[in-house]
Amino acid sequence: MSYQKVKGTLDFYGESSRKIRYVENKVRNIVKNYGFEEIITPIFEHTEVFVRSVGDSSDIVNKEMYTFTDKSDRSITLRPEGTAAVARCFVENKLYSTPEVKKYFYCGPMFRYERPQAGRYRQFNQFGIEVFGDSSPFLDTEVIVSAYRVFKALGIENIKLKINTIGDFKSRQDYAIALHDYFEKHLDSLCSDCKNRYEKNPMRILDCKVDRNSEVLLNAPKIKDFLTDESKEYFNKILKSLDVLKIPYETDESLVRGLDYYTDTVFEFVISGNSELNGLAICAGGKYAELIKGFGGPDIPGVGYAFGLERIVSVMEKNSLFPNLVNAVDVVIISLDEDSKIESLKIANELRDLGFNIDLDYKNFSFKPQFKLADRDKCKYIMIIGEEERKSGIYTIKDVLNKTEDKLSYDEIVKKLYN
RNA sequence: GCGAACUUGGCGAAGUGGUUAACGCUCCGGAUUGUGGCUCCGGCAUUCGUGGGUUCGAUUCCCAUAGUUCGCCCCA
Repeated sequence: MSYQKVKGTLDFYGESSRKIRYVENKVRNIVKNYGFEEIITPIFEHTEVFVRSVGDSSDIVNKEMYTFTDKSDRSITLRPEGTAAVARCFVENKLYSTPEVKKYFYCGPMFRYERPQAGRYRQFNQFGIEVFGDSSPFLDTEVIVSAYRVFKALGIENIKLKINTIGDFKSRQDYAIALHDYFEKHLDSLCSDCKNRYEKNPMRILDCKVDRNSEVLLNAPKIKDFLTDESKEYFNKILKSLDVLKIPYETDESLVRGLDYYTDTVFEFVISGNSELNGLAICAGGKYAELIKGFGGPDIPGVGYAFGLERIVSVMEKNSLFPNLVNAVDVVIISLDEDSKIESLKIANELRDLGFNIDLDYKNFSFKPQFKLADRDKCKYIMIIGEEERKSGIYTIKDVLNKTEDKLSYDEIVKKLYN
C-alpha cells in the first residue's frame, strides 16, 4: 500500500520550502514597514461567512468550496480566500471600537476545488493585507504601492499593474440595470456561462475570456458612463497619486474581479513579458465598502489584496531571482572511535551555543563516510577528533576552501570560527 | 465542468509484440583500514502507474482507473 498526496496539493521540502519561506519573510518585512499587524483566523469557517461575502454568483462559492458537515451538523467550509474571515473577525471582536485605521496581514493556506494547472492548486498559500477604517483614495494607493514595493524587494520586474473602478453602490446599481437591458437583446450570442452570469450578475460577463473580443462585449455599456461623480473623483485621485509616485499602471475596463464584495477600486498585478506564465495574476485585490456592514458591523470600508505565494515562487524561479538558500554548515566534526564520538557531541553543542551550525555523523568510525557527509553539507571546516586529539586537547581542523590543516586547541578553534 | 499529452530504478531518460530493459547522475562497496572531493574497478529495475482484456507470449496493442502536466472556464 502506498499513499500519495491529494490531487492539486504540494509537498514543500528542501529547496522548495526554503523558497516559499524566503518569499513569505520578505513580504512580512515589507508589510511591517507599513505598520501592519498579523491576524490569524481559523482555516475553516461557517459556510455562510463565504457565501454572504464572496457571493453566491461567484464560481468560488458555486463550485469551488471544500464544504462539509461536521459531527454537529454545522456546514463548515475550508477558507477559499482570506478577506471574508478577517472581516468576520474584525466585526465579531469589535476591532472597530477605536478610531484609527486598522492594518492587518495574514498568511496561510487557502482551499479551492479547481482543476490544477500552471500556478493553480487546490491548497495554495496566500499572503494578504486588509485595511479597515477610512474611505480615502490615498489609502487605496498606499495599499497598491505596498504590493509594488514587495515586487521590487523580491526583484520581480516583469509585472503589470491593471486597475479599474467598478463604481460605488449607486454606480453599480445603475450599471447593472443597463447591462441587463443590453445583454437581453444579445443573449443568443453569449457563451453558455455568460447566459448564467446574465441571470445572477451581468457584470461578470465582462470578465469572460471566450467572448472577450466579440462585438457584443466591445459594444456593451461601460461602467465609466455610469459612475457617480464621487466614484469618478475617487478613481482619478488614485490614478493621479500613482502617477506622482511613478507607479506604472494600465487601466482595464474589463477588470471586474470574481468576488462580489468589491466596490470602486479593483486591481491585479499580472505577469507580463514572454514567459509561459504571461497573464497570470500574482496579486489581486480592491476596495470593499459594504463588507463590514454586511457582517453586521458599522459602515466602515476596507481595502486589501492577496498574493499567491506559489505563483510568486514560480515567477522568481523563471527569472532566477532566488539567492543561494542553502543552510550552510560551519563545521562537520569527524570522530574516529566511540569515546571521540561522545566528545564530538559535547563539542558540537558547545559550538552550537555560540551560534555555529554544526553537523556530525553518528555511527561511522572510518573517514570516508564522514568526509562524504562533510562534502554534502558543503561545510566550511572539518574538525577531526581521534584518540590523539582527545588526549592532547589539540584538534585537527581543516579549512575546506583553502585546503589547509591546523592543529589547534578548542579556544583557538572558536577564535578561528569567529573570523 | 470540458479538452489534450504524459506515467519506465532515488533522479533524469532511451527502447522493443518474444531469451539478461540502454545510457547519464546519485547512491553503495573496493583500490586507499588517521584524511574525503579527482580517477579506476565492481554493484544497484524478477520489472516498465494500477486493474482488466487481446495474444502462445504485453513494458510495448485495446479498455478502464488513478495520478502528473498543460489549455479552456475561473482564479492567487
